[in-house]
Amino acid sequence: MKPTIYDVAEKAGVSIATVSKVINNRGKISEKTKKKVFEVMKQLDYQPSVVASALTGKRTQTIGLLIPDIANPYFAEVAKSLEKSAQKYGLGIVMCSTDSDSQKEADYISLLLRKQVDGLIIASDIQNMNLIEAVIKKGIPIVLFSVDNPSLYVNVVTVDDYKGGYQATEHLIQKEHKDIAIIVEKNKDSSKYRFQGYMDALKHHHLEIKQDFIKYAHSDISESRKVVDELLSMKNKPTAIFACNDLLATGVIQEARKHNLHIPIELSVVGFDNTILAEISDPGLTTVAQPIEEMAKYSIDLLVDEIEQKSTKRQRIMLLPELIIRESTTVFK
Amino acid sequence: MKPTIYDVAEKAGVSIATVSKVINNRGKISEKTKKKVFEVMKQLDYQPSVVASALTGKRTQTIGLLIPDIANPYFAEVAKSLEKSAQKYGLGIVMCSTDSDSQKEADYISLLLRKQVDGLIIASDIQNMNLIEAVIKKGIPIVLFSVDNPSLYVNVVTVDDYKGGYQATEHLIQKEHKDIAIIVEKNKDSSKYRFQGYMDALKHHHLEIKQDFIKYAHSDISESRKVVDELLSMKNKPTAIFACNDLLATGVIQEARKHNLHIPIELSVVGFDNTILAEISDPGLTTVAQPIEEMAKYSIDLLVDEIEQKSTKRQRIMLLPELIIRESTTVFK
DNA sequence: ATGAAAGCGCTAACAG
DNA sequence: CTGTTAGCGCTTTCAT
Repeated sequence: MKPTIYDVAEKAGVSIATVSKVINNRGKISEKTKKKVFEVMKQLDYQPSVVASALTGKRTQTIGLLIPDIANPYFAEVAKSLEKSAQKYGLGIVMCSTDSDSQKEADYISLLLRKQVDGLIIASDIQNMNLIEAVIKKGIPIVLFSVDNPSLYVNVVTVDDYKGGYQATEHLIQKEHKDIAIIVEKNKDSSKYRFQGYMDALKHHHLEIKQDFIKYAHSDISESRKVVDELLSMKNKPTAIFACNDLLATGVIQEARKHNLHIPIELSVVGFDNTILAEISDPGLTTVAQPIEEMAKYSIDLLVDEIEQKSTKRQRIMLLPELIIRESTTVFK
Repeated sequence: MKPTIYDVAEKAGVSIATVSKVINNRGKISEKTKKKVFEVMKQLDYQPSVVASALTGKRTQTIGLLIPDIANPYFAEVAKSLEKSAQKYGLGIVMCSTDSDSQKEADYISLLLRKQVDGLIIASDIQNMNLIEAVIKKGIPIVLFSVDNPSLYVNVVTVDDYKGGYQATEHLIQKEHKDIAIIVEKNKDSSKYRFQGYMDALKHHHLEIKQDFIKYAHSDISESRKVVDELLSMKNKPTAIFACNDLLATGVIQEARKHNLHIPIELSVVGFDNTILAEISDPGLTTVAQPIEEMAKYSIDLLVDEIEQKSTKRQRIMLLPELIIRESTTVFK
């Protein structure tokens, strides 16, 4: 049998209360007994039970992570960074891919609640706001990662999507492009801000906004290729395309190749997120990078602070994106 | 406060034992009180505490997943499929990226043990065998996913890597290639079997095995490109390359482009794993697919059976890989 | 500085 | 069919 605190107490010749105290480093315990207890713990290979400890009101040392799809490279990267930060606190992460499905979202939230996770990181667009509000009401700390919802009083960590969209577009403008199209990801809040940045960049530089150049697609290669095909089939086709994420941008590159358009000479393209797709894409994809590691660190720190009730105030942290210039963009002549 | 079983019992006018029984559907309870109890549970929005239930010897409804790196598309896909199967059983998955680092592996295993996870799925090459043996000794069910270790008495689910390597190579041979190089992933057990399959395919078809055509690289684009550069710089260069995973294959495609070699006309390439990289690669990458979903299903089923002690025997399930033919391979003339 | 004892929320005999 | 009760392993007063 797994040794319990009783075994340790008995073998060390002290009470379980004492053992508990040395484990948690509480109260006054003489160096001598402390040493003795540690010794016995080692001998017995004793590991305190998180379960039992959680039952007495302590933490479960587990947090839940809600994401749409772990197989999406962006979210995989997010999960990885969050995990890295969480590990420093000895927190385990329960991964919950919702598929943006409200039933799965509900199921997972219910599971997490029954498990009494210490907190939640939500990185997927919320399907059912009532559910989240209920969680907040129960006092479970929450951090929204890269999603925002002004109506919720919670910690939020995002990248400045508006500025990212602006930067991407301005980069193309500086390369003397005037006919810049955009592919917006459907049903995605962050994409709206990126789009807004695109619009404003054009406006500020007094460039005409062409409705035909604004396309919408779900985050899917073939949908992307479809709208790119439309774009490239126009008599006055764009000389540059800003895709609101790297997957969409990959579709642009593929379709351009099919149309025998050289990238970046005949068509420049910018993506968003700086995922592995941007790296391995050929030519390398110019894209807007989110400081994911840093965002993850802030998220975990905020969550832990709230869990440990070190802070009662909620924060909204917005970090700056960074344009990563690769080979998919150049001056238009 | 969160309602407890006492609140439900009181409000329903029964004992907590009765409530417990209806929750777990045990013993004989009259339909009438059953109904009454369910009613009250709904009213109170009562959710049984997994923590308390786990303390009384039941399950924690959590399993641990050890993988090297969730940001690697193959493992992300694995995690996704496992999660999908686990969800059907109401199991949460704690994600543990070990980075193939033995310290992290040890830390995570210790955390999982303290959390009393119901079982473990190991999808990363084991760093410290003693640790795993200790886990087994404690009676924690384990399934090895896509890794094998003959010395352990545990459930194993893998793909037939040998056959996959054989198929990939034979596919190229059938396309009349005679000079087929291979890039083997370093420090990876599964890669050895794939390599073995390559060797045997060449032998069986009476093709010469050229030592110069056998290259090793870590799973990394630039390492791959480096060895491909060597290959393509040879006077008698290969007409086809089998890369032991899709990332390495992506490196092949990029470097071939740099050498102005047309794929597949001048160089055919085959990958392994059928990740998103193979899909988005341009041209589409012919690759060997692992039946990940099915493997995941078997893994979870085996694990659950062992957890519930339905079966005391361990199994080794080896599924067949499937060659997915895309545009990166063609007949050599 | 240390220990006795009362829970935490639930399960599982065992009685009735 | 339903209830009583003794834990599960740990934390936390409150005494000593």
